[in-house]
Amino acid sequence: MREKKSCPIDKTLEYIGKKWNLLIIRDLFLGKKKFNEFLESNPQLSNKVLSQKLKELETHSLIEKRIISKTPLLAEYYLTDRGKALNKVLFEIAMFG
Amino acid sequence: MREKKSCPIDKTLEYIGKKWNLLIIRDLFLGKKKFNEFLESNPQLSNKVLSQKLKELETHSLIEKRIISKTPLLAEYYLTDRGKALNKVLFEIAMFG
DNA sequence: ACTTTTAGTAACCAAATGGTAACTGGATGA
DNA sequence: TCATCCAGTTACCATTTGGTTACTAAAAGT
Repeated sequence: MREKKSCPIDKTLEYIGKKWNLLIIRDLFLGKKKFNEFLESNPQLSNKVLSQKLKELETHSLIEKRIISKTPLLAEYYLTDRGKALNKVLFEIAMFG
Repeated sequence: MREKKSCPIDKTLEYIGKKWNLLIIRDLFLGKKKFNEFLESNPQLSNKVLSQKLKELETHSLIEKRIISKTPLLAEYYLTDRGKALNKVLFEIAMFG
């Protein structure tokens, strides 16, 4: 009974099962794109943790970062197609709540 | 120590967004009931953390504990109706993975 | 010349989380 | 008598995570 890494639930939770990740993705679905927008909509989230989370989501190809201008540095984040595929998960989570 | 949230996603993630919680619920859907069964199907999960998680899930009325015998202590865990309502969430997570 | 702006990073420290091993209970079996 | 069973709990300690503040760049605004 040791399916170890073959369970798709295990795998998915490695991407989205951590604190803040789904909330950032929710914000992206709501049209938010900028670093400060994420900070503002999640008062308990610190800049340090946000930047870690954004990197993590980017690494997993759920979001994509676009540099708009270099100075002042302006970046925007967007969901990838893979990230957009999470809408059903988010929908069911919202339905449950 | 988060304040009460109006967003249903926030609220749901307080129940299921933490490590192991959804995996235990998945095990319950797969018919597992006993403490040691959960430990066996999640090799990285320690007895200490498992008992914390079971309490947490019970507190949130997602699972129910039934004492089968006192000595040797034998307990079984079952999903409540509320817990069973998570099947759609789990399904979408599995679909994504 | 100085401040403001945005998206971070670095250093330092505090808090939360997690692992391990020993221990609990009383009925049962050797 | 004594170990064994299961489902935990407890103490101790290590690891992980998180918060705060200060700092960066380079251009635009005053």
